[in-house]
Amino acid sequence: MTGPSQIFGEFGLSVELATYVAAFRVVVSFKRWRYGTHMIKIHEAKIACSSCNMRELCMPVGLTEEELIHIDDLVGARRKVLRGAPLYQIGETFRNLYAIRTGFFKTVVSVEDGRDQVTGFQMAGEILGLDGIVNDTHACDAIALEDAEVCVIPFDHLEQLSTNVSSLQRHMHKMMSREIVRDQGVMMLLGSMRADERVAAFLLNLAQRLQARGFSPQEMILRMTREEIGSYLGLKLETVSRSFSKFVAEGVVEVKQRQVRILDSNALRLIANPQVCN
Amino acid sequence: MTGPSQIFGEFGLSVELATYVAAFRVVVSFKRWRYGTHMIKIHEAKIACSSCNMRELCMPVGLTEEELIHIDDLVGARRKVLRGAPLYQIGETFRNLYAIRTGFFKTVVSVEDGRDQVTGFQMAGEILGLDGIVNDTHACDAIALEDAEVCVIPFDHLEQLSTNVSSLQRHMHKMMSREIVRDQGVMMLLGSMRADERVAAFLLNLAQRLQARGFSPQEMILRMTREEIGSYLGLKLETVSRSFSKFVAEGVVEVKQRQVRILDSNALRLIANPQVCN
DNA sequence: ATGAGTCGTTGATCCAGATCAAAGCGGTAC
DNA sequence: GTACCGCTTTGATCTGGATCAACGACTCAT
Repeated sequence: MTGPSQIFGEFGLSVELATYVAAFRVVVSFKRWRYGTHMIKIHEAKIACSSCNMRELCMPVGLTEEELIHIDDLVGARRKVLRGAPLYQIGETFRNLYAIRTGFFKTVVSVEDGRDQVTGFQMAGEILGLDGIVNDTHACDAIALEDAEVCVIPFDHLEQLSTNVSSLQRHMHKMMSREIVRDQGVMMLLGSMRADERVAAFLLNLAQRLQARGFSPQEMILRMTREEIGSYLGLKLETVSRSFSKFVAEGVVEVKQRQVRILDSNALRLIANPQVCN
Repeated sequence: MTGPSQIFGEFGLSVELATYVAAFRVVVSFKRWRYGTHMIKIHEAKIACSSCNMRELCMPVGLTEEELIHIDDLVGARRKVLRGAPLYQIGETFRNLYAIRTGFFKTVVSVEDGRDQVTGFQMAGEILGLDGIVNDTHACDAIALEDAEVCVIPFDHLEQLSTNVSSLQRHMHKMMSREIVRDQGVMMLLGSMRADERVAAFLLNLAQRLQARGFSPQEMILRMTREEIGSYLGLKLETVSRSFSKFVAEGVVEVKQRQVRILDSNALRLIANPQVCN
């Protein structure tokens, strides 16, 4: 049996700042411009994974100096993705993983008959693309919900490096396992919770992840439409809207379009995880 | 957009016989008995991963002689699990992965308030325990639905070995990615399919996996109760039963308790994946 | 064999959430 | 400014699946 906190931890990414240290390479573009075609690669000069301000989130801790240099080499380039544009799409050949530097994504599984299912929302510090490894082909679309920037991590390079840097290998396994556990949480959500419970759990999860990134867990701006939330939660957009309205009426949250302020997170927790005897 | 076949492939494990070769070590217990405490380890003598009749299912292909010997060493022991007993439980410390040799399992996420969610059914050749890697603690229960036997794979040993055997590393990544893609398929199922569609997809998935193991994809014996199917599919047991009855009335399947025979798999496919204009 | 318990089916009723419909709100283009 | 368009809210109604209930079928222990 798990406690309430565990449930949210499971279905969220439950980023543990204390445990993982992210590393995103910050490509200093003006350098390219200055040196032109004769650009010199200077490890010390470029802002790299090792000094990325996001590095609390996706790379293993305790790397040696040498290992860090390797990792800096690993991340090939940054890529900007405009709002609404795909980072990758179903069927596309899998080559890279992507670490989100800024912005917000959704992953969507679509089927022929037009039904879509949002399978997750990803924010800064999270990894996209793990779905592509099995079949060398992406199994879902990853769409930017706001202008975003990702670090491109060539997967074969990553695999190769991880044979030498064992903490990196370990980290990869943990990342993938975390995703599996998260998905189990979503299955729980979709399989056995009522509408209000789902919406409450969704908000709490979002708040938790924002908090892990140093933002206020009360105040948030939703990056997705009611319809996308609904798809993720297995509900219709009207139902999501009604749940929000109900929470507002109960004084649990304030909602103003996409701005949400959580007034009583305990009440929210109680809604998401009703006790045995209710 | 994906086709119908892809959907089932995704939410099933879609074992590819051609691609993966399983290796389970068969511990010959009488050997232990014969040699007593002075048991001699003889690589050639014991029936090992390299000669396991299940090896089509879980290990990488193209291993060298030397690598195979390493892998034979990897699998520590076999373990029997009686029907109804847990292989591992939520909260238990994670140490091993398990390769199913024989038998049938379910994985269950339980919450305080008594609600359970079956997150998957696993059969011979599939791997259990990946959920434990993130937090060194299992995130679900794995319960045998019939007397079963698993090969115990110590995870740290596996991680260590996979740094040397790159095809093993690659295989691990694929396994985990496959699980992630499978979960996405289940989310699709739970989030946007109707009851009949879910049940049809469930049967087709089971049939496909049986076929991949050399069994008839028509004839099958369900190892789980209607309630467990319902939990997995986000339905009540009565609804599952009614769907079965409906399929029987339509002549699509024959059902006699837990014995199911698929009479018209195309009809089933059509139910699971209705076209745009209906 | 007999009885108890578990599991599965079927019918009747109910309700949470879907669907249909209409109006409000906010941003953006011109 | 104002007209448009996408998003959201809210109300009214409908319905698929849940719930409640009873019975039937099989399994297992004695």
